[in-house]
Amino acid sequence: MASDQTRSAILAAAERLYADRGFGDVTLRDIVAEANVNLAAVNYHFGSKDELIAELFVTRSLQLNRERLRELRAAEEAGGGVGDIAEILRALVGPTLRGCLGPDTQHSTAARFMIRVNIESVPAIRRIRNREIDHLRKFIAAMKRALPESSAVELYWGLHFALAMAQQTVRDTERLTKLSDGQCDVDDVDAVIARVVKVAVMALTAADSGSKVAPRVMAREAR
Amino acid sequence: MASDQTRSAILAAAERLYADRGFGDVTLRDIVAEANVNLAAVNYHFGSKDELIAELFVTRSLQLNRERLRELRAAEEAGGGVGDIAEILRALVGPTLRGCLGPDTQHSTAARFMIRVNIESVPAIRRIRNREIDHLRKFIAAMKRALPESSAVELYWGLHFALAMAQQTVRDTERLTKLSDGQCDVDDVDAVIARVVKVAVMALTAADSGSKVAPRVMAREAR
DNA sequence: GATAGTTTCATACAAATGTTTGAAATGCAA
DNA sequence: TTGCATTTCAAACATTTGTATGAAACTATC
Repeated sequence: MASDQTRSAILAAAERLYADRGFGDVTLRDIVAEANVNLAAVNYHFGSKDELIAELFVTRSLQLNRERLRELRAAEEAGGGVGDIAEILRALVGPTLRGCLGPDTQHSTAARFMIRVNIESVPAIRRIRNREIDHLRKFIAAMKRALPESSAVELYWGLHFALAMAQQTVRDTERLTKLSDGQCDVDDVDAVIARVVKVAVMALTAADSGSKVAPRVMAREAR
Repeated sequence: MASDQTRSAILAAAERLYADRGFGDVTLRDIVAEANVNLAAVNYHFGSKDELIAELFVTRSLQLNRERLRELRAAEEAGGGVGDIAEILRALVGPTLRGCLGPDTQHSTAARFMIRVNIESVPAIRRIRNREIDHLRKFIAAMKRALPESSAVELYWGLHFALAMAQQTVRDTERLTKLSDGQCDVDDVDAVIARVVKVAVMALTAADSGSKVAPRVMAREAR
């Protein structure tokens, strides 16, 4: 049989199980049982468990980054080289939120897997995540073009906060829903995206209006 | 010897090791070696490994919540029952950021432990975290008093975003620092707090100015 | 100072886990 | 078919892990 068949059966089974039960308590034996292949197949095809996880994450990660850049390019082309800041931020957080939120999330294994990645945090993935920085620099550059007056520091913080709001919404959907007794509709993905983008834009545009942040230095002793 | 001595030696050693190396690869044998006690002591005093972790987390968590509520009360008393929204949010995110950021963080075991809790995510802790909701409701109530015009939904989102920015800053300090080549000074805790609070306040006050969020429904197909 | 309760200790247990091995099976080219 | 490389398989390996046990040491009370 084509060796690819076993390989992709493992990948699919692993992603499904990780998505459902998290990285913590899914063993290789669980995976091979789900995939109907031999236990040794994982090490034969991937080398180790960590490399299997890494391949899963890298695949989905590249998909996400590709989509982000596609939307970023579209935003900048629409503006003739300089994108609207809201559209740039939408390109940054949109794919994540669209992928991980919404009512159809239950049906997409890839989405549930990426949510797991955001909730849990296994070393094998943390290592790879650091490469994401180069990717983010492209957004910083685009933001710089959109807001040439803004200082670099403000742009960094703006991007940081935008990602923070998006990722936390993915990670803590449950808490927000419980806290608000379901009043915060996380399934209306477009509304959530608009919300995050709006706040991020405010953070960026309010900052460059010269009003330096004024730290309250009331010297509250911490303990 | 007083049994408390062994108990607290275990707690201290465990917190130190978890803070330094994460929950993933610290075993009971590591802990008892560090604490200079017998292996069986952990199960004798705590019942199980998970209960040890839980006790560590609960202790620090209660400390954090106490501090938050203390500052919340101070904020509301200063305003004669109704606190300034910025001060309320500062009471929410201040303790977290002050505890987990700053140059002295390297020296505080408790701080590094709480950072770990934010970065990794072990089931024993996730279970407990859900109780945090009742605590957050007190902040929602205070925010409601400060901004009586705002709808509940806006308040929930505002609190959610405030926590998002604070926690992500704790969690991803390294990424922000690397991305900005050190230009974003995360060690200036007061400035970071001011930044987070400022954005959160903007998110809250801009929302209740009638401008409903306008979702872009350009029906981009997701795949 | 004997007794009862608590704490410590060395050691064993039992189960789970990722990985390796060497042979069998399979696919493919000459 | 023959030969060679790839792939599959069952079984074993080697640790590592949290937990349990029962005896010994210790503490405090009468």
